[in-house]
Amino acid sequence: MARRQAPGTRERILRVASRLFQENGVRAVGMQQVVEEVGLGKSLLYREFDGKDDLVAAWLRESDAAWWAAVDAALAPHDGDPAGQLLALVELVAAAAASPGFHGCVFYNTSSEFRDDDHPARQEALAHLRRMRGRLETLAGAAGAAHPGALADELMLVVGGMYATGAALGPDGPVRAGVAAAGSAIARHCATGH
Amino acid sequence: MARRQAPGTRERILRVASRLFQENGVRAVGMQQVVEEVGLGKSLLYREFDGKDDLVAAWLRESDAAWWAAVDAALAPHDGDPAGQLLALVELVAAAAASPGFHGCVFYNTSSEFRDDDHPARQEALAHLRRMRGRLETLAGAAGAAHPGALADELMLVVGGMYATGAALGPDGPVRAGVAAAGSAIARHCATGH
DNA sequence: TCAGTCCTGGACCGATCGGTCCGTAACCGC
DNA sequence: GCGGTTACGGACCGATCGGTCCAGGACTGA
Repeated sequence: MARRQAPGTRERILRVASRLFQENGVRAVGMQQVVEEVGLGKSLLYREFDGKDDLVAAWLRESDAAWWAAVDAALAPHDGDPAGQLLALVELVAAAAASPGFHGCVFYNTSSEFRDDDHPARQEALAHLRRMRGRLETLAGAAGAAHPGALADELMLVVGGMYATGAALGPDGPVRAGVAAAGSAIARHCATGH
Repeated sequence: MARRQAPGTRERILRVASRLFQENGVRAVGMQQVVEEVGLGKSLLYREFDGKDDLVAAWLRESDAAWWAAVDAALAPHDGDPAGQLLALVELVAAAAASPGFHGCVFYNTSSEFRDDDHPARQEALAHLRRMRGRLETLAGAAGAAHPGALADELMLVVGGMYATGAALGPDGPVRAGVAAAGSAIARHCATGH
């Protein structure tokens, strides 16, 4: 009948777009640039995705899934030790924020690039950040924090701070203080007695 | 000889540009939109500024100056009490991050929009953030912190976290926990004895 | 009042944006 | 091998980007 559709096209596009968006920001990357670096024509891209907004949203969904997979891997060794898992999660963020070529958390960055609440990219980004806080609160509760929500908020502060300063001030900046600050917060909220 | 140049043109442009950049982000605002909202022609804008990059840099310089003026005003009541000034500075950030229509710290936002280290806007933004950390370290030293740099880093984390989460999660999110976390950090680092 | 000067608004420029569409050729069933 | 079908690359679209430039007129000095 006809030639067969090449497999893995969507994944290839997503991989290239992910790298470009991460390194340069979404608004700074044009669709033309994406297809050129993928080595495909535009029609392929627009068959796989409805438009740039859809591509960006798909990228964020994939990044979200990859993040939680990394979290699961980092938390597994501390199974049964929620306080240790809390610290391991912060350490995972610290490692990301201190890695070479880090340009900020893609979810915070993208939510700041698209301010319209109706924009799908913003919705995906904010949903991820809410999930992040939710996970922290769950772990905080399991760790026996007196006020799980308060501990989760404090850890979100540390995490957000590491992302922001890691991108702006480099890996030798405040990022180094993050894990210690988180440990102090966890200890303070989970102190047994009274 | 000729008609005189209308006074205050530069200031009017900067005020409009400041509002647009703050609300929408820099890349989302076109020069056409700026001149339309100012009600002037493009030639005026390009006589006052060398181009968009220059306009953005000038906006950041003005925002930087305005910020330090606000800091001075907030710290004045606590003259002679560096620890209190540290807390007042954090409270100033918390108030900004919780204010309605807050869309993130313009310096963090702009540094994430322009990743090229040679870009004047990025340079202005990063310079502001370094000044911010420097001010915190100076105050931390005056407050008798055992390790002023460490306290400054921890407070930068709280500040960056409040900016990030204030924009993404709203004023009722982790921002509320920021001042308490900062107070705890200050007390821990400035504990007298041992 | 008139001539001269230069401020001013907006038409205009090439480049690039996100997105559409068509000619070509690769591949299939027969 | 051949005809039909469909995947594909890239030419092309209008809109908008940052930036330039010019015709017109408002103001000044005499």
